[in-house]
Amino acid sequence: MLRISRLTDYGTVVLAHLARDKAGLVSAAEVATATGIAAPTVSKLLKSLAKVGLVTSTRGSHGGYRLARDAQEISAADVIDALEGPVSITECSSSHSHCHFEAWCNVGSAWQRINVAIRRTLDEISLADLLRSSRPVSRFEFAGLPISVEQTKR
Amino acid sequence: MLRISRLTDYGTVVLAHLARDKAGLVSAAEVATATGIAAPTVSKLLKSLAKVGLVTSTRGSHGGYRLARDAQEISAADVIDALEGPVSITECSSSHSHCHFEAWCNVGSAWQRINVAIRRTLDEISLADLLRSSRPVSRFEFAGLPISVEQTKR
DNA sequence: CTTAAATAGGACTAAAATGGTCCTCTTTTA
DNA sequence: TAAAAGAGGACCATTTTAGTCCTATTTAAG
Repeated sequence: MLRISRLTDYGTVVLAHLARDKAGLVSAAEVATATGIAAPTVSKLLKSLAKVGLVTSTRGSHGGYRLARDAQEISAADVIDALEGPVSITECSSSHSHCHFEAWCNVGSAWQRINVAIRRTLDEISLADLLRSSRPVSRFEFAGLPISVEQTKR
Repeated sequence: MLRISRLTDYGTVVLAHLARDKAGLVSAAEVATATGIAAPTVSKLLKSLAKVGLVTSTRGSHGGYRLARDAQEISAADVIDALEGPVSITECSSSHSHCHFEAWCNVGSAWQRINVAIRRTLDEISLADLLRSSRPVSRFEFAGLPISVEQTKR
């Protein structure tokens, strides 16, 4: 587990589509037909993405959406933040919760280190990177763990 | 979001307790009172942890649990794997699902790279690390993102 | 040899998150 | 002024999650 939600995944697909169609405005309906994701869902996603400023919207007929900034400037963390709220691996490390258990809190700081590390990873991958790897890739499993091509060295 | 489940968190607490009480067998009930987590829940967790071999159990009166290996040899990934199944950031990258959407799969490989990176992070942090950082740590937030001490250099 | 203290293994339920649809309103262009 | 878009929510169904409980089985102690 430890997975992002399906909507976030779809969100990436939607953004990827906008990034490809670099030219101009694309309507939610167009994105829906292009990606195969249900229209109301695409609409909902784009509204969320617009609200946090990842895409800009134009209303009225011939309106639509476009990326607010360059694909290089949008990170995986941005997308997740937009669609699922701030990345934080445990409840306690997010805003308005408080611990009931001492022991719990004892391990808290370590989870938070993990949290920061993951955050860093997600910050470093841009939408452009996601696009770049858009060709079919051999994908297999080893001991139940999905393995793909090796990680980009940075 | 992108968080581990509460049970996994509790699981860490339980394991941490076992790691501290290095000596011998600890019963589920003892762990429950020590950690403040409800007894049936602790019991359930320990059973799961035993099943995957992170702890060993001894049945009968004066029975209990103990860590199956040294705290250094148990990683955060092990714990998550045990309690939530294999770490994989998207559905598609896990075993028995298949894509319906071409576009979805196009970004798939990049998510998988992220997946591998996160996996690596989780592999590198051991239960011993979690224990080591068991003193209260200043914890604050910046722009809604929880920040803690800086990441251990490795 | 019987009883008490443990774990093993599930079944079950309540609550919460998630995914998805739909409706009404506003904006803009032809 | 009508049609084509987005804005903003309300709403529901399904799934996941958390948590409890019940019935074995095992072992040690009296």
